[in-house]
Amino acid sequence: MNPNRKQEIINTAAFLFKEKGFNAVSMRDLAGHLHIKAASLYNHISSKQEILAVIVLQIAEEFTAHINLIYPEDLSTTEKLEAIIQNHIAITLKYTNELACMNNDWMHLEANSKNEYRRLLNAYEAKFRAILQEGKDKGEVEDVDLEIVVFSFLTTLRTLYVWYAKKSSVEVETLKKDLPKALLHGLILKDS
Amino acid sequence: MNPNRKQEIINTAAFLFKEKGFNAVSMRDLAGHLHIKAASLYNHISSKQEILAVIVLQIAEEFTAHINLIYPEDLSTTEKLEAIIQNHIAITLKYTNELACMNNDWMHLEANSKNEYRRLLNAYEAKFRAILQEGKDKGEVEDVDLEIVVFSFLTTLRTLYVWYAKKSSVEVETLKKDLPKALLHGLILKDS
DNA sequence: TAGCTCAACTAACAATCGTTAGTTTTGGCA
DNA sequence: TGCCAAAACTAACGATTGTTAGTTGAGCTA
Repeated sequence: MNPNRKQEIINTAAFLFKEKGFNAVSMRDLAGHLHIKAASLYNHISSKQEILAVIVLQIAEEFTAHINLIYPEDLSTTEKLEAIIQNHIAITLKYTNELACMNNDWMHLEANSKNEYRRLLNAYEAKFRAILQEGKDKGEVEDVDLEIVVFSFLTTLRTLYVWYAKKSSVEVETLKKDLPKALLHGLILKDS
Repeated sequence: MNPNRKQEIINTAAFLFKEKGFNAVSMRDLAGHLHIKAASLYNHISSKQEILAVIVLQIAEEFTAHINLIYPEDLSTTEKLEAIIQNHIAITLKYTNELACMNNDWMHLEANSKNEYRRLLNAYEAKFRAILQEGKDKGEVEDVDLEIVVFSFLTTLRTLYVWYAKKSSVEVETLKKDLPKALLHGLILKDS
């Protein structure tokens, strides 16, 4: 009933889910990390499923909110894509565990939450695709297959946490500067 | 004892692991899809762990073999990267289930197999990094942070299966042509 | 045809799972 | 200080897990 305690449980769960996967974390594991017994968790949450749903949908809604903000703005395609990249970096840094959990364990949501997640995901991809299409129409974006670009771009952004978790060697500032460069402007020098 | 039957079991397992994740697939599930009882599986395999290890390490070794072949060849950086991209596409098409399983469930390997997997993964990344470094030294590759490029490149290639599974709309030939283009030559026109 | 081997089977095990019911402890407020 | 609610506890449930032991039947070989 104490909302702070509930949040502690969810945060700890997100950490463990990232580490071992939803199904490999038992309620007794989770309780142990909070130094209580499994049954005590149920004073604060209603089920293991609820924990997963909160974690996943919270992050998914954060992404949705941001792209809904950017999408209608009067910016160039490059500027919109830059803003999206920076948002992914920011969320990755702030919600590493939850993001990992969303990417790996959304499939274990029960039907209703899973549908909601899929709805948010599809809406996000659709807006992203529309931004790119606009860029192609304006001649701002290279003539490559749209779906392929949507895929490679979003895949990279979505899994930023994997690599960032193990390489704190790269400074955040370098990331913010060079990731957009790598994604937007390519790898091979044009004159080579 | 019949090796064909063993392979059938492993293939079916790979399909189910991709679909639901290693821990969410029970031996009774797996047996059911083969129209036998769970206990009968143990005439052919020694444990659930063995199935996972075979699936994961088989694919990991295939990637290792290919990069060991490409690495010392007398090719430009662009050509080597192209060859690597084409190999990822080929393996994605041929071993979709196994690849998904490797990416999602390697963490559930027991200690020995997990260490072996990590060893292969690190060796692969190291060779890939070396190829890029060579490209930078020769002035063939843009001056962006090496780790960031390694990451975004490999992430995209590794998760090709996710996107390819749901979009058969994109032709294989388009993929083979436009994915290298997107990864190597960037998105934004240079003169915009 | 007799015998052997492989691959299926039934039955059961100990362990662990998420969750519930009912009880005790704790800490802040009257 | 006594009360009350919040949050911990113990104990247990039914279900499911991976796996083993022992058995049965089918098909090939001698």
